[in-house]
Amino acid sequence: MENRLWVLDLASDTLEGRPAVAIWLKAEDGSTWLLKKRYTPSFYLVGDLEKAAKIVEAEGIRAERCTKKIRGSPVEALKLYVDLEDLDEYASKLLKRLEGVEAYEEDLRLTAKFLLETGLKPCSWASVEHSGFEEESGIRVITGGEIKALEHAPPPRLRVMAIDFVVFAEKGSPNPGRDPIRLISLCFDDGSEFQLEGEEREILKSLVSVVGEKDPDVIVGFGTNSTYWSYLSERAKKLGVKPVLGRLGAEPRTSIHGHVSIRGRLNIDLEDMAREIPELTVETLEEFVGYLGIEAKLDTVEEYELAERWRSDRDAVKRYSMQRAKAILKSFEAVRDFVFNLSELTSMPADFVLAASAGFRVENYLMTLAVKVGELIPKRAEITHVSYPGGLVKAPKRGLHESVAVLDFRSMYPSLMIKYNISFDTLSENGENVAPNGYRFKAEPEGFLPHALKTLLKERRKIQEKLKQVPEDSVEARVLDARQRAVKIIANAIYGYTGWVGARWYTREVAEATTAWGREVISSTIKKAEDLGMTVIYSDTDSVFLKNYEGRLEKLVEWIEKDLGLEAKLEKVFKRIIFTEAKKRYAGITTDGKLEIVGLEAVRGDWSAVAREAQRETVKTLLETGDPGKALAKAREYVRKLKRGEVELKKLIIWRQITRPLSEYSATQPHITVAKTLIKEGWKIQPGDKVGYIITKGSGPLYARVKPYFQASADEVDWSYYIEKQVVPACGRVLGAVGIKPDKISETGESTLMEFFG
DNA sequence: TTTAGGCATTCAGAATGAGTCTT
DNA sequence: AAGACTCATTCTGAATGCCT
Repeated sequence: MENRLWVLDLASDTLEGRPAVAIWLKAEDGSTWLLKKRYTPSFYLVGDLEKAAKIVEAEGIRAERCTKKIRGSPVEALKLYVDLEDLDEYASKLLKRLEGVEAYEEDLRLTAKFLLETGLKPCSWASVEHSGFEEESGIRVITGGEIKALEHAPPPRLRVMAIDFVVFAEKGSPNPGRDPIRLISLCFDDGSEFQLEGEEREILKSLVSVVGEKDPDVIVGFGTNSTYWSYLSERAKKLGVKPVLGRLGAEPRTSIHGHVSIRGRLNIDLEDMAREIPELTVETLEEFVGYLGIEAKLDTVEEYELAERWRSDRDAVKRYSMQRAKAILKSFEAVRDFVFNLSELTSMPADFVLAASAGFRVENYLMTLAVKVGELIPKRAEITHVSYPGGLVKAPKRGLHESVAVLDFRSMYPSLMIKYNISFDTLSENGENVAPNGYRFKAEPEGFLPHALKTLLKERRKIQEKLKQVPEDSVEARVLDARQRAVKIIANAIYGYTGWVGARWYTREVAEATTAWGREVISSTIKKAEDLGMTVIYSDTDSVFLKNYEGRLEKLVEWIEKDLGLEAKLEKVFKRIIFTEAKKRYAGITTDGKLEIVGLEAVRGDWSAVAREAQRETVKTLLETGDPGKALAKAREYVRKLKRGEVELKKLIIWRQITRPLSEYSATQPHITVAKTLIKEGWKIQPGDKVGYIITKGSGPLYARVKPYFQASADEVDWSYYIEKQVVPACGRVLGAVGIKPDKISETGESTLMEFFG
């Protein structure tokens, strides 16, 4: 029999005490399949192989001689098939008995090795050949059989469940040893909803039965990996309930590094995704939903007020929790194609790929390619990183400019890597391509990284071609667009990957040569632009900001194409743009009237909302009217409001991230003292958390007069701090560029509350 | 289980220096 | 007259979050 099935997830397993893989699959008709298949992993030995061959022969290990590559150079290798799940231990014992021999790929996990070797991809279609299945709890279990990858196609219909938990403590963070789960909201893609409340044991039992009955393929939540699954497990243990949420009676299991596995289902935590979106300053569900542009009503109940609201207005909490579940479901629908495509591209299971960082995604993709071209996969080396020069940034010309064109190189680093064949396997003392910093790369044969980049580029073009052929807004179009975004993300991260010490293929020379060529390209472009009669008012890494560009820009673009062999694109034109003396900070309005603020306080999450808003309004007025006086008036408005104390407390909160365990800080800082206060009050604060505080009146350093934002009241706010250290500097930066001194801003003809009341 | 380097900015705390008082 | 002390200013390093 043969079935066309979609690979949902996979795990390592055993059959008759020997290693096997368990592959969970979905059919178009919605049926769930499990393929259990024996799998013998393998690894390679390189070096003096004679003795090694004898030893393994004596041990009855299957071995084959083969030719592989290490950094592009051919090597003789011995491939050993060993029927153990953990090859690491076997390999290290073997190596102790040998000299001049190195092992490769013994450190890869069983499922990863299986995927790499068979070319099978998660979240893709496969054909499964088998002699029949046994039905077990509604799952069609095949033991043995063959599985082969098929052409790419949209996924089958999957059953999706969104989940939201309500847990809280009277004071501080909830503690699973003490505080029960109060409520669970569930929401399915078939429209059904469940809200489980009451006695905690019943809540958990209902959860298990609903999950069992509805049998979702995907469980999606927000904060589930980091918090809720382990919380649930601990509560369940305490109450003597088995949290059977996985298929075939499995409980959630913490797999490596913070990710939780739920057997037979995809456990997706959107918080993992939110964390890597740089546009989000606070990674809440609210922000995430807003970023995705999803219409979802959320009547937010904040964590610190949960306990109180649960008593006084329980319906509000219940409503919010269900709104969250619905928003989570909607968000997943919006990102699922992207997630599945990223999973397929990198060969990492979907729930895993979201939890993985950019470096590991790139690496996994490169590993799939390495197997194809016979390049052995090296291990991570423990080395100290030496940093190297990066992109070139030209100091801007200060002040207000009219009509400025921005020219961007398209994928500069990837293009340079392709153009000069920059790669770890082409790096050579006698290479023909000589980087400005002296590193040399062979022009031929094509290097591994350029090959990877070209493959991705080709793939992207293919997708874009296909995109033109399918109707806009169709399922195919959506899936294809998600796929081309996934491809782009991987391609753009390859340069950075080569300069990452944690990388298996870390090669500083590659990263260094790439940026060196990049600097050469941008400086010659600046020079050419000037020769053509344009004024370069600013430039950063791969972009130039040009004045007097009419009739000259085309010539520059042509020169870039012909002489540099690269592509550049007119990105946008600013009607007006303002630069302070600082690099990486400016604001402008484009020809289509869009206000763009870059790097300035207005777009920084560590400034109070009042300062951000004041600066945004000030710069907007300045750019729209071109009149510094009007802009100054705008800034003064905000100062006046603060002097009167007429600004909402919410707008005074300053958020900062905790980046490490508190004990590792050497400097005393406001957000650290606030974090310490909160911990004393029972809150759990971990690296990655953001702490919000407000500056209150008093004497001494700032850190001695900050309060957690939800504990500060209007009468204790240090309004003058917000004037002098927030609004005036932020607006002053902008106004300073047009010659207005910052002290003009606070001259509003009004005295402060402080002056009135002492 | 942190893709890279470049950059501005704030705050704490040390270093520096001027001015004043004490012995 | 030398040293002790205070207060303000300047400098440096830690820390964060942005840009490409």
